[in-house]
Amino acid sequence: MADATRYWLMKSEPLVYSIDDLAEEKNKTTCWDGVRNYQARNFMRDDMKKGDQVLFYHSNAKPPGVAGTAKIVKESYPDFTAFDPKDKHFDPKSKQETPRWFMVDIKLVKKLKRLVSLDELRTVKSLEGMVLLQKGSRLSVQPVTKKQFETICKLSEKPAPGV
DNA sequence: GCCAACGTTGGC
DNA sequence: GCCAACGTTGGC
Repeated sequence: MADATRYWLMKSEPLVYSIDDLAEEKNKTTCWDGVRNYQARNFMRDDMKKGDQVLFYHSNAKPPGVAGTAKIVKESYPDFTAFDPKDKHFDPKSKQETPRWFMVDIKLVKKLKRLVSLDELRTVKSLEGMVLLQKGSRLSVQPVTKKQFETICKLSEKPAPGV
């Protein structure tokens, strides 16, 4: 059977939820709640399959960059935080019967040996097609290619550039 | 904290 | 269905 594994990049603000937070979870697994963007939702709801691999990206950080890898361990189901009026991500338009927002569960695979910063990614010719690097791109869940995924993993094994 | 680039909302 | 106003993202 063909390898149907897909590759993704998911952003999180480390001050809110970092790779270390994920590492400390029971089973190193968490539900990816709070996504309130349709394009990102569609990727999670329609395209993410168990076993897919994920680059865990720290946004709004100093510096921003890829911090680790994870994998999908549970396919999409309704984001229950949208139903809770007390939750930060509450959305009155999302009903139990007709949920508007979905999430998946991800499990930590590994924290990279070092953070591969956004600046560094920009210097890599073969990565220039990455959604992340496109001007104005701010999707919090986005597809990456297998090649891009592997390139970034390999980069993290080498010493940081320019040190 | 600023602000550019996007996305969403709602009046018309 | 247009588009102005508003909200959010996220690098800097």
